[in-house]
Amino acid sequence: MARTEHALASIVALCGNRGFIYQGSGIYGGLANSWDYGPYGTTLKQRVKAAWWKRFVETCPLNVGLDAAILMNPQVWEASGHVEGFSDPMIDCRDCRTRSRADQMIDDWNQAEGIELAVDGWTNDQYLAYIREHEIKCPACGEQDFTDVRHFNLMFKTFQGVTEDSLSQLYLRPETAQGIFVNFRNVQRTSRRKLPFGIAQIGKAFRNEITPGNFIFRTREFEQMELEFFCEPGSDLEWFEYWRSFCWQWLLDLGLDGDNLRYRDHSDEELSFYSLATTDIEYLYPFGWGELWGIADRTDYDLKQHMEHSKEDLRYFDPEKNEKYIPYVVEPSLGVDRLILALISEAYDEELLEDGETRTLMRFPPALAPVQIAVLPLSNKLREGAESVYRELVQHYLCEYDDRQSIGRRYRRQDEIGTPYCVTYDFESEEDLAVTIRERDSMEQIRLPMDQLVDYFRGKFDLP
RNA sequence: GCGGGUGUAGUUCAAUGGCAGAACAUUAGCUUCCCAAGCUAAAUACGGGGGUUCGAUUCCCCUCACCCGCUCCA
Repeated sequence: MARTEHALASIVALCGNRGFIYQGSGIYGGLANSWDYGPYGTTLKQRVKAAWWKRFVETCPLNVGLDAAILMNPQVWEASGHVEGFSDPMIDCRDCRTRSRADQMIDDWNQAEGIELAVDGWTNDQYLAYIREHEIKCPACGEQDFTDVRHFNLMFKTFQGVTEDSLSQLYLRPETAQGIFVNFRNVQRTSRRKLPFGIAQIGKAFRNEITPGNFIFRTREFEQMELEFFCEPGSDLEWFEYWRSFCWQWLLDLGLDGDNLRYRDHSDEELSFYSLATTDIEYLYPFGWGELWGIADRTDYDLKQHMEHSKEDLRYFDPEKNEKYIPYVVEPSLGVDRLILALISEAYDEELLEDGETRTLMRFPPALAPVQIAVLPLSNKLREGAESVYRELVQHYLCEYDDRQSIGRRYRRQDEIGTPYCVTYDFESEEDLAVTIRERDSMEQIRLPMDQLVDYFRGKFDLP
């Protein structure tokens, strides 16, 4: 398909019109960049999450699951560095009112001047002092009249208890990972795991992004599927490679086209200070390449931080080596909503019809389709027989019964929501007790006795 | 958050300081109906709040949302 902004607009419209994803709080005029999943979208999302869980937990002997609380002791975020560091230093030009990131502005200026200097982690005053000292100009208007550098903390604040005092102030978690780290010892002890092993979790996270957008690509509330894989120091790069290809393979199995995927290794300058290596798996969205999956070697940074702040010993005792050490962590972290957008973009198709009109359709892989089989009576006089077919199939598969309007229109409607199979009950069915199965992609039709239907579809919708 | 633009049925578009209209979509009915057929009906909108006015969807202000820039990493 053509990967254009136009395609994104069509996808947003289709999602809204067909019950996949609505704008959040719509009847109140919406809420910026919030989106609600409708019936089909919810099912799609559940299938995707179930597929991930199956691949990364249920069928993966290396990993176990966890579901940690969104609200955590605020000290967690001090230890993790989020309270201090999870923010961008912003500076406003008083003259043209353009807001820029101070670190980026300095980076750009340094690059232009041929100066090599890492500016990560500076204080606000350091940024401002540097900008003044070197007389860096506003990239938009060229003036030098700036406000102070300010941090916009990207964590949502909330309160526990009835009084809104600072003692009871909490944060909504900006990532699910910390729930895993603080439970590392619990999980290791109770699951009696030896290194290496991983802890997987699916859950919501919240970031007060300055610039959300591109539909569900960047939202302030989002869902993550994260794995923290704990291993012996020194084996981390090996495992990093392992998960790198493991994740890639799963995306292919989900039905994403390898041509729309690429690895992007982070350069040394780009790497977080605690990370030894980071690779993104990027997807070619309608608006361009964007990060889908971040795979990072986080070393022992997180556990070490929590050890220091909590004064608890989080080291792992290696019974074979008879020594204690802090495990290294490899983190493949994926945004559910970004994956949904990738899958919808991949499935979205426009077809030119003979009469010159175009129609849109979704080609979801059968395993992910929110409706797997649609049962369609050729005429609404055939309701009774068709409904009994539906009632049997719906016990086994995701089914929909539709007798509204003409048969052609119903096929189109199912194509539009990505239904792979339509079962048509016609007048002959009353006599020969058989139905027609129409397959979306091949457009082939086969005639099958009704009592063989359930078996026919068995195995066709298994999660990858 | 800042600058620019835009807000009318579900969608795409009209018109108007004095009863808001169409197409497609939706719902109901007729039709032995296999890839958006036809006919007959019906329901549905001026994003929200305030102001000016006898009267505001139209003019003004605020607000909310969307689009385009300033983008970052799930």
